[in-house]
Amino acid sequence: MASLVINHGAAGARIAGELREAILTGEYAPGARIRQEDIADRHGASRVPVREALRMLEAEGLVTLVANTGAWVSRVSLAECQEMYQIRERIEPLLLRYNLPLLDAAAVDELERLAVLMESSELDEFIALDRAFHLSCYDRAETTVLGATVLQLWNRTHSYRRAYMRIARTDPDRSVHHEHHLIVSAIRRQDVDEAERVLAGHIRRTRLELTRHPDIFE
Amino acid sequence: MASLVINHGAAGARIAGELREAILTGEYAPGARIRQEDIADRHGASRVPVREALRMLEAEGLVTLVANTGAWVSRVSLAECQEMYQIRERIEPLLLRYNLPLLDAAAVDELERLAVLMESSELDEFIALDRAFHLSCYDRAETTVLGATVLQLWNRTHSYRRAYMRIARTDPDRSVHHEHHLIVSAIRRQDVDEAERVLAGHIRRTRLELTRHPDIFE
DNA sequence: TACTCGATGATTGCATCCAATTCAAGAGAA
DNA sequence: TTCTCTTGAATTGGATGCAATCATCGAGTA
Repeated sequence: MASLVINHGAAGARIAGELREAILTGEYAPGARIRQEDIADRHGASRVPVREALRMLEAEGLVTLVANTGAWVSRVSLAECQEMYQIRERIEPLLLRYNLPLLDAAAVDELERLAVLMESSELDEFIALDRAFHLSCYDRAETTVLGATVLQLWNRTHSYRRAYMRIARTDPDRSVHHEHHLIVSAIRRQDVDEAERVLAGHIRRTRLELTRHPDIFE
Repeated sequence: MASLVINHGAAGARIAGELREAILTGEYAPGARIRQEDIADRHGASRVPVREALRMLEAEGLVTLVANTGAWVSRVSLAECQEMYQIRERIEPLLLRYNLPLLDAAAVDELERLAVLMESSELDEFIALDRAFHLSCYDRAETTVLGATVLQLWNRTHSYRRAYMRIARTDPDRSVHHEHHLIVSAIRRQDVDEAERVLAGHIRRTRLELTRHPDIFE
């Protein structure tokens, strides 16, 4: 007997995926209330898989659940954001180290293309390209924990990166692009230590920039 | 009207907590099947909150879920374990940096007591003391992401730490204790850089030790 | 023997229903 | 007015039941 649902046993994961996307695109902003029945209707499912999805997103830090009360898109404080950037500063170089030997000439060319595109793009397009640039550095090695952890950190701070750009674009920061090209260069030369150093500095500088706009965090 | 349940709206979290404990104590070993109805009966609940608990533990990496099939206590491969130790090597020093200023003389005395006790303990007691020692270094600062991440890494590798000790205790390793005392000393002097360095080396050495017993991982 | 292919029981996935809780608005008293 | 209490709608939490799926085992065939 053929089932009505294509993929039985994955409703929760599917809903979580689409909700995650909605949060990252900004359709749901930090602090926004998430009602179980809304999501359920929108996905033609009951509230049960929605609750599973919410639990998953809670574990990823994207959603905050309060018992008997409801679910909200997680807010991030300045202190928490700094924490996450400091963690990234220490583990992304390690992740890059895992990937470096697997990034061939074609991959590096693509990275350079993204870096160049970024120089003449703005706001949402820049955000997307920057994310693509960095995550492309990490998509070769089959790490389990490390890759997932880094991706979560990117996701949890994504909304605030956009909020930051909206404010800080008045003084366009050239050194970001310079650092991107330094990273590309180090990867092309397969210089692991230099790549780690530049990447750590890149994240560190971004973190310090954030401190200058504490107003973004509510 | 008084309810029959003390805490409505927390069944999933409560079950997750007890299941997590059961996994850490070894009652459920890596690879063991977890049946929803078993857990439900054992906690006098239905399968709904059990499934929530399983989703939470899955997100923590303690449980592996397969759609339409079941749940198992997560296995960890040697490569994954190495990854986790490398991450710890990079972020635990940072977490220690957060906590160092908050560790007063009394706290350091307690740490030293644990370090001494460990020298004349074995197996399960050593595991417990070692965990208490390190986690006590981290329980002062109110970090959100960093503390949770480190705790998860400890939990995910806990079973294997026990398995390792059961095998490797034939050649008791004195340098572990030496390093513990170096850490205590650095904390007492509030020497952040030295504390970071010693801790990173301590974790790194443990990771390299693990490589010598790949048979632990299935 | 070894292999394929159905049936059957066990287990999970999800929808529905009811209970528990929260929140907000309004009545009543100080 | 302001505070407290009550009431009820809105929402979440959890139990039950049925559908979907998987694993096991045995019959049949090469």
